[in-house]
Amino acid sequence: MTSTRATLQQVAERAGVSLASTSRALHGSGASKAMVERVRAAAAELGYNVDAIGRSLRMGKTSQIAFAVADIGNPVYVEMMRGIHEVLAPHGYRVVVMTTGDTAASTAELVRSLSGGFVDGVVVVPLRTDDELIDELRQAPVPVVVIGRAMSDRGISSVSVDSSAGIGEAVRHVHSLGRQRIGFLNGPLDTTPGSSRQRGFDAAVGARDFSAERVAVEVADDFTVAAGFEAGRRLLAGADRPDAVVAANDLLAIGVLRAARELGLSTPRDLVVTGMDDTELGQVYLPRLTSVSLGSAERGRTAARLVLELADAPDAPAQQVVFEPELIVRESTVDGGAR
Amino acid sequence: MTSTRATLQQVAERAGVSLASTSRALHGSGASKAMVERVRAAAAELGYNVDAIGRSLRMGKTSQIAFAVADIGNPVYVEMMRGIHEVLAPHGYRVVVMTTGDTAASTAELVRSLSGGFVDGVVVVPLRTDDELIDELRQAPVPVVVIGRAMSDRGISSVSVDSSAGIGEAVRHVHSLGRQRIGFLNGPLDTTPGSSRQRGFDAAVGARDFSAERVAVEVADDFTVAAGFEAGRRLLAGADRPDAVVAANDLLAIGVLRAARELGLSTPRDLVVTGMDDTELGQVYLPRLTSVSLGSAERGRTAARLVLELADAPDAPAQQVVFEPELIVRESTVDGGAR
DNA sequence: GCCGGTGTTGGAAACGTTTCCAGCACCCCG
DNA sequence: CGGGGTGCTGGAAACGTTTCCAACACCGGC
Repeated sequence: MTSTRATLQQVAERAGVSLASTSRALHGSGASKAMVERVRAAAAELGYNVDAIGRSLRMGKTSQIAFAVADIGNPVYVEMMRGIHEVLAPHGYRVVVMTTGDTAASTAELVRSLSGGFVDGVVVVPLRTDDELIDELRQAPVPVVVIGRAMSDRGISSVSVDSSAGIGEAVRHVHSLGRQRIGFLNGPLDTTPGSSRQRGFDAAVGARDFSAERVAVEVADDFTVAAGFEAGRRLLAGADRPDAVVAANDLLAIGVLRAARELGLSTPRDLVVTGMDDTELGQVYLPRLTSVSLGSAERGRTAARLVLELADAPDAPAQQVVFEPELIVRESTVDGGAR
Repeated sequence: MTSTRATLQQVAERAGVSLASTSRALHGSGASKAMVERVRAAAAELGYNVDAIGRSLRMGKTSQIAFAVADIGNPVYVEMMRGIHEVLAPHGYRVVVMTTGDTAASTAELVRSLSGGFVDGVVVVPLRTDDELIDELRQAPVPVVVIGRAMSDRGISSVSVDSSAGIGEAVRHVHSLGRQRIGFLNGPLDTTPGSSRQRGFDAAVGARDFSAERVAVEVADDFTVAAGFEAGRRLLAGADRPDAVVAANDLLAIGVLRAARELGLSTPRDLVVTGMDDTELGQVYLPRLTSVSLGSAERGRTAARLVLELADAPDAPAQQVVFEPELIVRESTVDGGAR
């Protein structure tokens, strides 16, 4: 908190040269060796640092990218942010975290605020989507990359993963273990992940080579451990208790495991459970959680690369990247599963 | 990605009034009702949004605060960020995430980069500290609040918690359970948390009313589950195995629980374990982890408030806030402990 | 010896905003 | 009817930077 920062003008005066030459000597090209040396010396004496705002205004570029999610704190988003940060930092970009709120309207509102021009691009993870939001995304004044939902609208870049298929894999996995009473624990159906995972489950149990004694579906209020515990209790209550539960994400899966334990069920003997997202939490849980990896960090990295490309070449065409999910088997479905 | 954004000048022309009046009508005071209405209409037609950069340059204020940590992704930092975001967002501030790297030198380098002037203040969590860093913090061109270490230097604001005392509480807790062979699992000693927690342990076991058959200390390479598992194995090996382990954070504690399970030990019967930080991970773990809460979210909120104060009144005196730790007893030390 | 090219420099404009200041109209009071 | 105040408006400067453009010096080739 000392004095005020030195300006380029002051450096110029100290070096006894013009403002233009000073700028060129420090950051540009076309300055003589002598000039560069002289200006550098003056800058060093004054402890000069270029002002990011002044430069941004002149260059029309902020070197900032926004990452917009409903609620930072969800481990999946944190993973993504790490990936994004990892790619962006070496290019001199800073990451600004923004909170969208969990409705489509509040997300649209946030996207609108981007026209404040404080970022060069945005990676957004919409929890819920509607036409207004799509419109807003298409018309945003900066490059936008959407994570989490394949954009049918060709004008919007997206990085998604076929979570439907991932649920299918999980269902086939527990089925192949001989489980015949299969429960599906989903989160709110009006969210993007909720609806696609529901589709995946319905497709899997509707497949021709699939037969089960019983299929049950329960919907939790939220994608959290607490909600999973509550809904899990309902799912496991009653006479015809499932011997396998496929959960829509790791947090719900852990909620179910909690509920199962309270009922005195042993995992994986009495009940097998699968999660989705392959979070660190699941990896170290007891039992280690079988989970469908959606490659969160990798999606983050890819989204960051995309947004960089678009920021450099604003007229580049939008791209849709789709990843394949991967089932990772651990102790919650197979005794002594992979460590 | 459509056309270019409208500027204040364009709004002024459209409304047929001067630039000055336009600015006043939209954001300032001293404009007539008629003027406001007219300008608002023009702005709406053009979809005008004030440009953050232009405004920043003029006002000398960016409405951004940096949050600088070694590695975003650590659950404790995420908690803090939530707290910070929660306080800052309603005041119109954005949060910029920055990575310090884990050495004092790289942290100093980052603090230096703040003189780029792209933020109005910074909340920093230094993992390691040295004189150079302290100097840099004191001379930073924007308000700085340090989390995690009580700053003896009165010129630097800090929000800290007496983690030493927290370790003491944990030690007394397991001691009061009748445990006589006590192990301490710490992280790297040259870090700020590592050294203060070591001090706390040494003080607790050196206290007059303390007696134990055996005291053992093990140091893990890092504050992670994996490192805790490795070091935990060493700690639990050998003849005179501890019947209680106090760990320096939750991740290490979970590593120990893993190791214990592998040895066939039952918790809390054969071994009780305490963590520190009271992370969500520990709260839902099996067994639920007894942990010393350091109030991460609250520390984040307080730091955010401090930095706001300083940003408003740059000459306000630095403040040191110290929180008290709180032991939260759960299943990992007491059968059927609090849910 | 002149001309065109090359290399370097400084002046000035521009990015988009807010705010100081001067000017003007109007009203009220004496 | 004049004077002082009040309320509103527009011109212009300023924030810190980069870059266009013109000016100038110098060099080599004809």
